[in-house]
Amino acid sequence: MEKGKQTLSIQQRRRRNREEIIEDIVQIARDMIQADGAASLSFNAIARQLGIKPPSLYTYFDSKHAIYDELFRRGWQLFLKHTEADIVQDGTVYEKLVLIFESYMRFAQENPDYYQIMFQRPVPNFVPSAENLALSFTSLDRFTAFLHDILESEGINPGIPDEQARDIIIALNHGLTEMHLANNPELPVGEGRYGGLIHQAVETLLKAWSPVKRSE
Amino acid sequence: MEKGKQTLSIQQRRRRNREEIIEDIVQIARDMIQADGAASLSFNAIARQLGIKPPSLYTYFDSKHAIYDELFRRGWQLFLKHTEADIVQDGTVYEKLVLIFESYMRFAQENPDYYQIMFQRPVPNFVPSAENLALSFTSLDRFTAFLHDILESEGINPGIPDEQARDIIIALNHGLTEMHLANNPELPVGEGRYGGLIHQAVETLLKAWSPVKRSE
DNA sequence: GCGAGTTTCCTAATATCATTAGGTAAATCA
DNA sequence: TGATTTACCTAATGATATTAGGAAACTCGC
Repeated sequence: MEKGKQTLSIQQRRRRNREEIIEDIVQIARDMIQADGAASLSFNAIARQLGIKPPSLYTYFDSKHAIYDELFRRGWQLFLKHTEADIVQDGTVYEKLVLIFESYMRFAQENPDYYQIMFQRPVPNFVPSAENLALSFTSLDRFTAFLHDILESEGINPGIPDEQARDIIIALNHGLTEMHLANNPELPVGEGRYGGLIHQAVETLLKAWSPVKRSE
Repeated sequence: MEKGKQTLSIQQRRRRNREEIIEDIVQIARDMIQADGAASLSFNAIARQLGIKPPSLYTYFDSKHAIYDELFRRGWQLFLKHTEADIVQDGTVYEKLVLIFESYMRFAQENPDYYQIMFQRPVPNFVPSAENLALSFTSLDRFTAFLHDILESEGINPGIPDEQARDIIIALNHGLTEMHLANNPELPVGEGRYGGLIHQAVETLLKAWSPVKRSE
């Protein structure tokens, strides 16, 4: 589908099944958010672009927040797939952590619309449904569990509880991503003031946490 | 002023000077943002609470964005004061860095309204005025310059360019703050899953960057 | 193929929102 | 005193999300 262009008439749409139209709505919403930010998503504008009147859009979504909720759900689902694909079982700790960092930042860079709704809070009064909130928790849990495994398995000895080391990783990872999006949203992961800092960041953490002899 | 309560009549207000009314408007706006988020700030609601009709509010601010711009300005001004007060010239690198981290997080925790407008982008189409954007840059510059000084002065040898070490500090600092606000916005700095992680985070960085003998 | 029920659209209306136009009374200044 | 400025007003515009109520059209059992 070309973004922003609806080619089918209403009669033609009618014949198409509901799921296809919902896909169109989601795609239109994603395009709009990528263009103007999540907060300025307009229910009316989606209807306009679909070629129907605003009230008719309620046939497919109960409210504007329901659209955000669907995007929230899809975002976390994609994040799950995305990170699982980038999680590898072999390689050094360093390589694994770099992959995790890159994966997280790449997700944010490639899906800024999902990322906004998932990790930032740009929409006033939007609270994800309990179901989708649970999905986000399990998704994050899997992510943190993986980080935990890395720390435990490979002889890392942070000198602090593993949970704290894990949370420092999460904070640094998230911080780098936020700064990259704020400063060089157009640059791919690996480039830019913060996007090019992943290797150094991981190296710093591992240097501090590796069980090497030190004179102190 | 009690938050949300206007006790003076319009005639009485008239007699008060412009600056005082502007202070009231700013305070009302801050209260509203703290209650419902920056994006749901309502121009009409501010006027309502002030006891005037919405168009009359244009006597004091040219637009709703002008109010955001004023909050942006005040936020950065306060941030400048706030961090300068917490920047000390004596003490160890460790102590200085911990103070910086705590200062940043405390600012976010104590001024969530300013913080949103300054560091997050919750308002669609809001772009700070050139003047206030410049203020934010100088303010951030001073912050980064201070971090730079710390790294240079005290024999820290990160093994990477100072600029990169500085940016890792910024990212970690910002990441911890974001995670703290997302998880335990009500807890003071020093408590909570991420708010209580500052000492460990700084220790990790310095361990990696301290010029100690290592067997590698 | 016919009637019932469902789905999908509509128009009309409500209550918000930020903003502009145009006007009036009061305060200030020459 | 007279002119100007300030601070308010009402009325209106064009947006927004949402609800109410209705009309075609499609689907299904008979």
